[in-house]
Amino acid sequence: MARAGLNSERVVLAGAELADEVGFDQVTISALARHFDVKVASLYSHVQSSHDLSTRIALLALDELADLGAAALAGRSGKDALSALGNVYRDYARQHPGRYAAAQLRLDPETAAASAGVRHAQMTRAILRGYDLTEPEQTHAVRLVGSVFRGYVDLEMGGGFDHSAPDSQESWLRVLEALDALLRNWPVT
Amino acid sequence: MARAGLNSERVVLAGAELADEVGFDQVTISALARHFDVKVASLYSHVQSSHDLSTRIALLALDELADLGAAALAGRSGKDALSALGNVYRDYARQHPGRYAAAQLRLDPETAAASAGVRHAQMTRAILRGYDLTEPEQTHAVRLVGSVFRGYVDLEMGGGFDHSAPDSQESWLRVLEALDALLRNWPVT
DNA sequence: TCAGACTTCCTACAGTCTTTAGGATTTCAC
DNA sequence: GTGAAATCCTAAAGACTGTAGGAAGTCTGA
Repeated sequence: MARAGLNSERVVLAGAELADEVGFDQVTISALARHFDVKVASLYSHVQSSHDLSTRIALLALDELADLGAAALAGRSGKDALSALGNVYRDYARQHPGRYAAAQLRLDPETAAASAGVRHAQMTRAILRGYDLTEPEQTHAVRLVGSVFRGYVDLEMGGGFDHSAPDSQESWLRVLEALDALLRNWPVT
Repeated sequence: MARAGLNSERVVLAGAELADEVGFDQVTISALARHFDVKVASLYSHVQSSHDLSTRIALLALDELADLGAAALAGRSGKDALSALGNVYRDYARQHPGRYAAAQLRLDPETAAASAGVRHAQMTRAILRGYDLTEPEQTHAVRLVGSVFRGYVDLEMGGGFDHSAPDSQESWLRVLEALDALLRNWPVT
């Protein structure tokens, strides 16, 4: 019997691709086994469990997102940087909905600490260096910016902005402008 | 054999309670059958499918949230109203994490249109009547406010604000102040 | 080259959940 | 009370997870 030539990375990557096609919650070890034309039990040599598979896909997505973010931020500052990072998240969610969903998976603290999640926090903070904020206001602002990115993308992906007038792209640009203005005038009263 | 006295509402309510205890994704028809000490097949008289159960729990949560929001908004305006509605979402998520998760479930368009989701959009729009905004800026602002509420609560629930200095409550208050200032100075440049 | 040692993949099986079919029992309305 | 409807059941099939233990490739070193 010829071997399929599997390994952890290939399995996880296929899982990520499958997630983008059919949804993150539809990614099962069984489905991946079918994809590789291999028996289910075989995949347990490459992945510890279903939960382990989910976690690895999440880590892959966080990593990809952090790389894209870092690339987008290079050489930019101020509103330019703000928009660039926001667009990275939004575009990634549209192009890779399954991976984006995976990236929201709640990780246990140790895993999270070792993940690219840390880089994400640093990137948002880096943006704020273009504005004039000091602690603890900077942290409040980091949280606000993170909330807007996360919330807007989730709502848009969930279809929340579908059935009404100004289209989502327009609102997105306006939201970025508003956020930029807010940061420039921080601290607010 | 004595009957358990089940009906749709009781089953869905028990599902919502179970969701708060063990997580929305752990709510299964099997688990509910165990809870009512009834065979699994019996529940299919009250619920069409697992998906139907999830949807009904989501609708329940959306409804409860809309009622709480409406009550909180009564007699308030401006920043008062903004904070009140934001706190409704945030407090609900903390007190009923499973129900809150259910409320994020993506509904098919017809179900969504008939749900309390519509009231939620109206409430956010009602808040903006306390500020001086006209279309299409008002819609952009509605989307921004929704994004912040949704994003902040999700990140906080996901543990995103745990391991660093200013505590989340402090940031939340600051975020509400910032949002209020932003709306007062809208349109921004 | 070839004998371990290791890795990869398999069969077999047990446990859980979903869903349907069809039958029995309880309850309600007339 | 009797017939209809609602409630609950047994039975069974199909899907997914996970474990145990075995066979067949693959690699390494003498």
